[in-house]
Parts: sequence; structure tokens; C-alpha cells
Amino acid sequence: MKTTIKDIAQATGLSPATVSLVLNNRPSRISDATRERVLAAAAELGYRSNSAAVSLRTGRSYSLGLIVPDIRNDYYATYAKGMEDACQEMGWSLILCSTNGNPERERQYIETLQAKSIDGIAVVTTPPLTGTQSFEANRDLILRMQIPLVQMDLTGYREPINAVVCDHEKGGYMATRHLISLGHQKIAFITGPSSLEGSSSRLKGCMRAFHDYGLPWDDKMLYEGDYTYAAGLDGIDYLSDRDFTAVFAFNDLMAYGVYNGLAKYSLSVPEDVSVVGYDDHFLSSIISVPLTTIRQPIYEMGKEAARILIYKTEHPDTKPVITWFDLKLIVRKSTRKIC
Amino acid sequence: MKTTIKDIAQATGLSPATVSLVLNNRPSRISDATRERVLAAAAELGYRSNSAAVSLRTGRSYSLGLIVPDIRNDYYATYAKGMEDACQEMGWSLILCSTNGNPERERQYIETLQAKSIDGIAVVTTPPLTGTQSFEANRDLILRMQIPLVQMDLTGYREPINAVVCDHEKGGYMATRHLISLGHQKIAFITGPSSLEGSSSRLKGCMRAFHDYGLPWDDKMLYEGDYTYAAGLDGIDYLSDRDFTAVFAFNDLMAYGVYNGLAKYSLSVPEDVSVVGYDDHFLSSIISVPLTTIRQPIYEMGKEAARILIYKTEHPDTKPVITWFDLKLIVRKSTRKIC
DNA sequence: CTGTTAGCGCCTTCAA
DNA sequence: TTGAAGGCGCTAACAG
Repeated sequence: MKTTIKDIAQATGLSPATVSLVLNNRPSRISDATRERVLAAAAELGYRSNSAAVSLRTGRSYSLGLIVPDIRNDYYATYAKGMEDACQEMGWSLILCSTNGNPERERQYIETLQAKSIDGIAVVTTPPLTGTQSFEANRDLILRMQIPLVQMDLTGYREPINAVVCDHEKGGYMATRHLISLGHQKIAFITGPSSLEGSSSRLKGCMRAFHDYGLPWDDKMLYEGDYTYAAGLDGIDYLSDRDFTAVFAFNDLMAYGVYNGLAKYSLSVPEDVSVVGYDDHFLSSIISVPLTTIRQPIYEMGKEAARILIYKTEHPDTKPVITWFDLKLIVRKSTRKIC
Repeated sequence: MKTTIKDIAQATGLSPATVSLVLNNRPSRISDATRERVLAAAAELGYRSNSAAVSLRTGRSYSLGLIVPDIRNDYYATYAKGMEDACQEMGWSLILCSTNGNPERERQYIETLQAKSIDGIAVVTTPPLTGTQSFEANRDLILRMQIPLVQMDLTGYREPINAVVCDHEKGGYMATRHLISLGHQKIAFITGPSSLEGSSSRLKGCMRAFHDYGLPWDDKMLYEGDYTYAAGLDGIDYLSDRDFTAVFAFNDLMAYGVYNGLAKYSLSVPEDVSVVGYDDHFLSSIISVPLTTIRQPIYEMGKEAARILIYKTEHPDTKPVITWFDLKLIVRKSTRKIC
């Protein structure tokens, strides 16, 4: 039914080995004449290599696994798309694993991926779990399996590890500086979980900006959210008796919650309160008051993650790669100058 | 390094075949004693089957392919999540293929999937391409490869085919009837591409509602969009000199465009104009004026798609399965009663 | 009830 | 420059 290298061998009167050699472009110098013959026959017969056979023989599968908490989240979907595009460019495949933040399910996936001789795994852990025991255990599992691993926004670990990272300290600084330069001095912050590196870095940046501009820092203006829409709403409830002219939400989803939270108190954006988000979710340019935000190049990070993984497959004994990405302030309508 | 059935065979003093038999729960009755022994050894040695070997031997891979235009689109991401969850429940994997609406890339994917001995493929074609020659060619390609295929919202074809479908005629009817029952008589419609079955069905439903309630139909109140945000904006521009009190956009994304388009003309929702969307995008409950919409059970459809595919793998010679899903009107704040 | 045998399709020595 | 042979890990016949 399906044509194999044997068929091509038969058709050309050559041996399967020779056919394999030319089909894989091996340096073993084959005469141009036979090469042509093989290629012609392969095209003629519509040859496609059987990846199970290749995989069994070589132990490689030319596919990567992506483990994310929830593919419906635009953030992860964008990352997935980046990886997927990079894979496609190089003829690789991507296996999608959505864990719902369940570490046990994550573990199962890792084992399935190993069974499939996956060549590399990219993991983005769900916020509340990062740094937990079960997550570390899963990471160790991957490492022990000797499968290349790329993480996102996670540099600190007991040993160096491949990663794609943004300088969130700088991101926090940029957002805060933007507000300060607009004349805001009373700024409220709705953060992510403090256990998350990305969140604590942002916060450090905020404090540094306050310090640089000689503003007094006040922990009471802080609400610790969890990156969900609801946390934005709750944050405004919590902060409602404070006095502020601006809010910096540590991601766009919470900023949307802030919008609606403020509306509840009849406060409008940006007239009464300026709002800055973080991520540049695709909706942020679309909503009625377009959101000023810090853009993360998630798509590019996904691409790079795939590239690192593929590179590691070819060069297993190289040092861990950490690629840094730039953040960018996108000024829209949700922030305004005050006197 | 990795333990194989041979290792287990050696450890237990049995043959690889026997080990395989118990590990796969084959009906060939094996004594409980040896079964126990094998299972114990497998656990002991941490055995995991090599799926490349299984795949090479059996021609099956226990994985499905999903081909979508863009995983960043919440609609497709939700479908993917449904499939992924169903796969996970049964120990299968999902390979993600995002085509960007490029038929050539779609074709490449199909061939890659075949090379991987994929057991089934779910395709959701990008709107402008549905029904085009290249798309039909790709579908034929899959069919010719004898790989089970599931489509979404696509029933009409020259031969019956597995599908998960909503009755969009009814959906169009429900949305229109809702507006009519609220007193609206001058309703504008922003449709999807007329070449799409889902869009033309909705439109038929709208017309039927008008007919049932004795309202005159007017083609001038129609704008053909393409399901993008921009189309919603454009639609309002196009309709700006018409007289209407309500708009029915054929998906939520276009409804968001309608919101902002109306704002441009200083029209507010729902005071001046009522708006109905379609899909129930996750943002529709979140935005400042929550959107009345028709909910499609996309997630469930994804689950069912995976189940159909897996079923087809076990029962290749059964008749095509078409599963219908119910639509539901979700009334929120974007529609109001007028006198 | 269990073991033997024979490949699935491919790649990789090694020999010619 | 090419061919022959062996085996990756597993399963399906067929024996015993």
C-alpha cells in the first residue's frame, strides 16, 4: 500500500541502504546519477518515510511537546502558536498537552511524551503551582529522562536550565515610570502571586521607579491577585477606600477586571483613574478604552523555545541556553496626564 | 537504559510474547500467577512501552491530529481543549496543526500526520477557504489515505462524512426572535461569508423568523462580514445611513466591532441599539456591556470529535457519524425592550 | 497456557 | 560508490 524504501530500491535496482542514504542526504558520496534515479523514483511513487520506523531506529521523533495549563488562555495559545510555527518551518510536529494546572496530569503527560520518544519539552507551569513540590518533581522527571527542557520566565533553579525570559523588573519599572511621568503619584498595584518570579520582579521594578523619582512607597496600595479577571475586580474592591489616581495591574486580564471594578464605583478610565496592564492581550487594542500595557513578545518566545529545543537535540552536550526578550511599553487611551 | 518487554521477560523467566500479552490485557488466558509476576516486574523496573515500536508494528499511533486555522482564536482553542481533554481521558495524544489558512501548509500537515500513522484527523477550515478547490483536495487526500476524518459544521458534501454540527438555522431564528420579542422591527444583520454553510444557515433562520412574525425582509439591512473584528466595524459604517434599532452579528468578534462602530456614531448599547452576537466568546460575559449571544458548545463538540475519531479507529467500517448540538440563547445586557 | 518465530520500515556498521 | 546484514521494541501467527 504505502511505498517504502524497499519499493524504491526495487524500482531502481538499488539496495534499500543506498536509497536511505540519498533520501537522508548522507555525506557518503553517492554518484549523482543514482541520486537522481532514487529521487525520481521516490517522487514517482509518492514516497513518505514512516516516522514510527525512523523513531524506533533512531530514538528520535522530530516532535516536541508543549505543556501548558490552559490552551484557551490567549497567553499560552500565543506561545503555542510560536512554537508551532517554528516547528512547522523545520518539519517538526508539536504535541499539545493542556494540564488544567493538575500536576498529576502533567506527570502523566511527561511519561506519555517519553514513550513517544519526544525530542524536547517546553513547560509553562500554571502560576499557583510554580515552585511547588509536585512541579519540581515533574521537572526533575524530565531532566532525569534526559529530554531537553525549556522553561518560560524561570531562571532561578538549583541548576541552570534552558529558558526564554523577559526582564520583568524592567517591565515593572517602565509601567510605573510611565505613570509617574504623567504626573501620577498615588498609584495602586494589583500584582500576581508573590511566589512567582515574574510577579516579584515586576514589583521590584515598581519600587525602584518609586525610589528613583523620590516617591514614598506604601504597601497598603498593593493587592496580590492571581492573574485572573476576578482578581482585578477584587483588587478594586479591596482598594476602594484608598486614594489613588492610577492602577497598574500585572496582567491585562486583571486590568479588564479593574475596568469593570472601577465602573462599579462610577469611576471612569482614564478620566478618573489611569490604568496600565501587562502582556498586550489581543483584546487590549480593541476594547472600548484601549489599554496601555507592557507588551511581551510571547509569540517570539514560543518560536525561540522551539528553536532551542531543536538545537539541543542536535547538540545535546552544550550549555543551557537562556534567551532574553525585550518588553515594550504600548501607550493607548487608558492613561492620561494629570496636573 | 529504558526497560523493554525483553527485560521483563528475562527478569521473570518468561518470553517477551507472554509479557506483551499480559501488558496488553489480551484475552489469551494467562494464569493469574504469571500475570502477577509480570505486572510486579513491570512496576519494579518502571516499564513504559515504546510507542514507536507499537506504532511500527500495529500501524497505529494512538494520537489524533487537529488542523485549525489559528490556535490563538478562542473558538479554535476551545475546540482544541475539548479534543485534548477527551484524548487525555483515553490516554491518547493530540498533535496540533495551525495552518494560518494556508491550504498548502494544510496539505503538508496532512502528509506529516500520515507519516506519523495518525489515527484520525479533525479539520476546521478557515472560513474563506471552505468550499474552495484546494480545501476539497485536502479533504479528498485524507479520505484517500483512509484516515478517519471529522469535520465541524459541514454536512453538505458529495458523500456523507463524520461531523459535529450545530443547527445554525435555528440559532439564527432564536437570535432574531429574541430581538423581535423585545419589540425590534428594524434589525440589521452582519453575516459571515455566504459561502459558509454556518453563515447561510443562520441567515435562513433570520428570514424564517421575520416571516413567522410577519415582518418585511429587506436585503439592504444586510452586510456580509468575514467573522473578524474589523468586519463588525465596517458593517456599522456600511449601515450607518440605514434606520435600525438592533444588530445581529453572526459572531461575537464582529459584535465587539459593532460595539465600537456604534460608539463612533455616538450610539450606545443597549440604549440606542440592541446587539446580539453568536458563539459566546469567553469575553462576552466580561466586557462592560455583557453581550447577549447564542452559545455554541464548542468545547463539547471538540470532545465529541475526538470520541468519534477514536471510535472510528476501532470500528473502521461503520457508517459516518454526525452529532448535532444544541444552541442556547444567553440573554445579557446588550439587548433591551423597546416600545 | 506459554514459547518460538517472524517481521513492521528504517538506519548503520561493515565489507566489497 | 554501493550492498548485505543486523536489529531498534513490539505484536501476531503458529506451535507446543
